[in-house]
Amino acid sequence: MAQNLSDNVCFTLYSATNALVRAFRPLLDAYDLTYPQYIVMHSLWYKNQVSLKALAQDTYLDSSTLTPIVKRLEAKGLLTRKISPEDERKKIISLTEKGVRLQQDAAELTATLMARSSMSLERLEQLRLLSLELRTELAKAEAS
Amino acid sequence: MAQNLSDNVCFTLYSATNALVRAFRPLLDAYDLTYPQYIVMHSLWYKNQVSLKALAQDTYLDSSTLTPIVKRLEAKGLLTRKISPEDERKKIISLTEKGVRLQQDAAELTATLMARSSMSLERLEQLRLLSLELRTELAKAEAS
DNA sequence: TGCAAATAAGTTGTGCGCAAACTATTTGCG
DNA sequence: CGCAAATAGTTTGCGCACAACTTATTTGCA
Repeated sequence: MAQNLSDNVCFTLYSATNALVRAFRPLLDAYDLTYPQYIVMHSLWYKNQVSLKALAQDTYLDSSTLTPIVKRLEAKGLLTRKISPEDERKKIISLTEKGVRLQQDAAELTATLMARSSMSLERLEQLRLLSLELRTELAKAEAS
Repeated sequence: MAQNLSDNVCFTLYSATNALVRAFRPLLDAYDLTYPQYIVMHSLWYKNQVSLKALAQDTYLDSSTLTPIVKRLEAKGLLTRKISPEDERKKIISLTEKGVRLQQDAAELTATLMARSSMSLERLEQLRLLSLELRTELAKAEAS
């Protein structure tokens, strides 16, 4: 017997994430960023001057996904990509002045959006922990 | 002060969903389905012979996303699309024999995957309810 | 009744997300 | 030391996800 879609964890997670990205869009438009681009900027605000590989690990995105995102951010003048002198296979990604400055304006967008959702901080924190647990478990299962 | 990405609900939700779709891929490959295609089949197993519009509402996907997905499922012989005689703007989507038969094999894939995650049913149910709540709240905020 | 507004579905263009394949370095081991 | 294996990043191809726009049909109201 098939169940209603929303009775299914996987589907609710999937559709909630789509709704989230959709809700972010108008907020991010003001900064000319997409949500994945915002994720990359966020990662760099926390830790700057990293290799693409390190950025991939932090964002859980594939390097083949990241390369074009990072190129677009470079085209917008938010970061630079320089070959590492120590290891010429690596590219070091560094925020520009403009990229650093963006943090002041844009870093609090998540808080803005979450406030608008009118969910309590406790429930959002529960959601964060459960998502984190699922991601970790699935990564474990994948490795084996 | 920028925080670590995984301290952020939005990001953990986003990366957990990517991990979920990634984990589904090898399971769904056996049935020649993508995860969004599986969602559409799931919806039809629950309620067959619906318009594209109704399918869009059930899956929370845009009609412009759904049209190509449904066309691919039609090409695989899993469903048909017929113009409604009552309202010629509508297309009625109906499972074929083959599409109905697929349910027996594929309907339990979610359970299979979730079992592999080794999260308790209680925590998965919490995650479902919180995702549902967020999706609902964001949809509300969007409408206003 | 006529016709503007609403509705259903499809098209186009852009940006992911990722598997698979490729190029260019570096590593490490026989 | 030499060279196969590993590693870092890019390219290609496909399928979403969705905004903006288009086409075709139906609705509703002046």
